[in-house]
Amino acid sequence: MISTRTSQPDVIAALEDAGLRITGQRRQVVAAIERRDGGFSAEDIAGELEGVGRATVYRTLKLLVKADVLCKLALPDGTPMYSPSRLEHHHHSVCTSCGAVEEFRDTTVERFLRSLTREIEGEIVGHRMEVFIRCLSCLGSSSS
Amino acid sequence: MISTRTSQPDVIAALEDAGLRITGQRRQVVAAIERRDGGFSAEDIAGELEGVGRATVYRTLKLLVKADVLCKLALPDGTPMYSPSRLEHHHHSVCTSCGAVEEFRDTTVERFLRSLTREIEGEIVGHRMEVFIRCLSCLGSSSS
DNA sequence: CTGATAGTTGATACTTACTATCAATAACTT
DNA sequence: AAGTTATTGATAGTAAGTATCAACTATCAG
Repeated sequence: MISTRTSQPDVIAALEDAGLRITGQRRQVVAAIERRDGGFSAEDIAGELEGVGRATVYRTLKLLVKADVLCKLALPDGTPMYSPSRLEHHHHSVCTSCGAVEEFRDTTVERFLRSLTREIEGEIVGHRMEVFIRCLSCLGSSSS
Repeated sequence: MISTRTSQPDVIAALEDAGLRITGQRRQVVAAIERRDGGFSAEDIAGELEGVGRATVYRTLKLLVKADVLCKLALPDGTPMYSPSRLEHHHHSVCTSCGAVEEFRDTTVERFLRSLTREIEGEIVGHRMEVFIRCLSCLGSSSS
């Protein structure tokens, strides 16, 4: 069974544990991302939360990414997208038509990275992997 | 033996084949990226080529990426980096300290993608993968 | 509960990495 | 050589943030 995470109180607790203050604005941003499922932009959140300043939204998203409860990914052209993170260690598939994001766990990439450890000179400190797809509903409703 | 590509005349020929005009500016941009080896930014090139307009540099880099002779990658924070592409199908390791870029071919990722085809609903249309490292010289000269 | 203290906020201005516009220019075509 | 059409570059604009800093407020110590 796959472990899921990221219920709102947990996120708040994680921020507390990191020695950060629990402000109304941070609660609002956390609540806003909990409500979302696919990908979204920082401006989406900033627009939705009229009462929270843009700078605070960006700062909070950055905190949440660092706290590992939010993923920052990118479309093929580099446009950034955020997506709530619910699986422990995972990667993403992003539909290039509608922006739907799915998480998937994988072990193949982990195996791959272990084998790279032998090939690459230097120390591996991280990686990024995104798979771009056309999701079923976009395939279905497409003209081509 | 691994096939290498991207000698200057080839790139120019590729642009011609695509029905594009060979202008002095495009030659200059191609020459500039040929001279480089690690990662660089569009502004690096624009700064180096005083005689070529910024817009043209950006446009040409985009063409070269589409022509598959240049890769656009990103640092962990999303900052874009360009790197000349010399291997047929490859991924990159990027040193997060000095920005050095290495290309490596891989088959594991390809295998991984094939297995994903069975797991993922929808059609895989692309992927992005970057491995972030600390290269040997940065490890050597580091305080930590 | 009451300050004190130090982390947070938000308005604003700035930065980076581009993209759109459009008149002027230069490559290919014949 | 002339015409056609892609390309260029100056400029202005956009997207996604980040820096600044005075005002604010969570949290702690008493």
